[in-house]
Parts: sequence; C-alpha cells; structure tokens
Amino acid sequence: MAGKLRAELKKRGDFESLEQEATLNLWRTSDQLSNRVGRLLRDFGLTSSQYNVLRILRGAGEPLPSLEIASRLIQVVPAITGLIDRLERNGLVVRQRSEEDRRVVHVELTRQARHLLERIDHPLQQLHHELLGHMSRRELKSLIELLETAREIPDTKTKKSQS
Amino acid sequence: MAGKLRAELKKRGDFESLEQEATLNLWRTSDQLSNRVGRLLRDFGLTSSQYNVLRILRGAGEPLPSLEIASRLIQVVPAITGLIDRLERNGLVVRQRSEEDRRVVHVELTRQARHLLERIDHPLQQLHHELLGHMSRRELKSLIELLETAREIPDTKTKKSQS
DNA sequence: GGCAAATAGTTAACATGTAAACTATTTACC
DNA sequence: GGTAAATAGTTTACATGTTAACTATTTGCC
Repeated sequence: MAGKLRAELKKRGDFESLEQEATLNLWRTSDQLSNRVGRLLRDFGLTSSQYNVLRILRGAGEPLPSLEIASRLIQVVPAITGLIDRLERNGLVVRQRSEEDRRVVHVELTRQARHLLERIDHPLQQLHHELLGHMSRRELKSLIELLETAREIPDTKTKKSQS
Repeated sequence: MAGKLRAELKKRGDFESLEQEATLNLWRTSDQLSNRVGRLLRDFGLTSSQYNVLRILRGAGEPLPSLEIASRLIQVVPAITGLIDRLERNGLVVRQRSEEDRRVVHVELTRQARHLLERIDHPLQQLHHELLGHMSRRELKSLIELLETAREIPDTKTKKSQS
C-alpha cells in the first residue's frame, strides 16, 4: 500500500517524507476530482469558478457584495471582478450598486441562473456518487476527519496565521 | 467532527452527501497546501509548475522530451510550451532539437537550475513537515491510503451507470 | 517510392489566479 | 468640518490551464 502514487508518477523512490507523499497524493486526488467535475460543468457552459459563484449566491438566498463572494471562494480579490463580468455577460447575474454604501456592488442571480443550477443539481450529485461512491461511509467519514485534521496547522509562526 | 468545513464555508447545511463533503474538504485542504508551498517557491522566483518541471528533470537524471515532462505533470500538452519558454528565458533549462527524431525537443537542466533546486530542498522539506507534521505517522499513512482508494474509480470510461 | 496516419510540438483564444497599484467612497477622529 | 485611514472594487501585468487548430516530421503500409 501507499506506493501507488510512486508508480503513477514514475518517480519511484524520491519521496523524502510521509508528509510529502501525503501532500502529493492530496494534490493528485484533488486534480482528478476537479477534472471530472469541471467536465460535467462545461457541458452546462460553466467553469468551476463560475458554478461556485452561482452556488454561493443561491445558498445565500439574497444578493451579496462582490467581496463577500470572493471571501467564500478562497480566492484573491481581483479575480472576482472578471468572474462576475463573464457571468453578467452570459446573463447569469446582475450587478447593482448599493444605495446605502455606494462603494458596494451587490450581485444577484437571474432567473436563468436559477434554472441552470436546478438542471445541474442532479447530475452533479450523481457524479459525486460515481467518483467516491465506491468508498464506504466509514472510509468517507475517516477521510473527512483526516483532512480536517490536516488543515489544523498548529500556530503558524512564519507568514501570517490563518483566519 | 466532520462539520468544520461547514463553518469555514458559511454554508452550513447544504452538503447533500458525504461524497460531496469529502470532495469539498479535499479541495480546500489541497488549496491550503498549494498556497503555502507556492509562497515558499515564489521566494525562490519559481511557480509551482516551474518547480515541478525542474524536479522532474532532476529526478530523470537526463534531458527529457517536452511531452514526456508534460505527461508526468498531469497537465495538458499545450501548457508545457509556455512553461518551458519561461524557464528557458530565466536560464534554468535549455532546449535541444533531437538528432534522431527532429520532431522531438529535449529539455535539459542548467547548472544554475541544479543549484537552485539544492537551495530549495531543505526549506521545502521543512515546510512539508510544518504543514503536516502535527499528524501522527499512523494518521498520515491512513490518509495516504484513503486518498489512493479515492482515486480508484471503478470502471471509468465515459459516464457509466455507477459503482 | 509514395502517401495517409500517427506523433511531437506549437500557436491562438479564452478563463482563471496572483500581486501591485489605482479609484471611489465611507469612517474615524481631532 | 476637514483630512487621514480604511474599505470596496477595479485595472494592469503576468503565469497558468484548457480546447481547437496548425506545422513539421516520422512511420506504416501498399
């Protein structure tokens, strides 16, 4: 066990630590899932980032400021502008300058976007099942817990700490 | 347990399945690690992709054809051209048209690149330890195994029924 | 020998992620 | 009430990932 990535990458024997092996496994698994999900979304004319913006807006149930969306996307701020530009161009969101605070731009889903999301829901859920459904509930829960543990970096002295 | 991501994403309650929760956890963890490693590499003037090309070349111990590098990067073919362009511009690799097969372009590390890689080795290993060192060996091995299991999608050609 | 198909790599066009600098507006505070 | 600092968002410049279409070369095969 724990040697498959070595074969896949043709890099037999150059893992210098268990930590590094775990990290590379994580990246590779994440990539594989991203690719599959991205392909499905492309069939609906969306990129993953665009879908995530729409999903966040639907979850919120109301228009959100651009930076609020950005903060939930784990992305850097400037990227949100172009993302919303493209969604707006495709008729999936509308921008509205706030009245109370004119610096703020509220972003709202269009009806078209809601319909699109509804069409995606089932196939996406099915895909999630296809991709990880071969794992038992116990394995999935264990994986989730280990990933949460992995993200808990104890006191990050270098650079700024997490929020 | 298994509810932290909900809080982090402010999306409480909209996981529709364990599979989806695992996938989102995976992405978030992968992103966090990428960010930290990317920041370290940036201090050495490299992006993650560039570093990976150099690491692959060092591991191979000899010049490699462009597409051979691309295949080990899990990337799509066209991206490799620009990547190598930039590495060449920065004096880290050299391109050489093959004699036996003139379609092939061999890419070779420069001495400068070897020195750079040596300077990165220790800090990077240290960072890997900082990022996941709080997990026990048992947890790390378990995580690695679960990730390998996750990647084993049973029969994946087009969209088959399911597992 | 000669030509279609395969292979290696590139170019083009676009979406995204990132850092740095900028504009517009609001808030703090004296 | 006037100005510095903070906040929301945009612009710019560049690296990357993606698909589609293209060039150059080699191979397969009759």
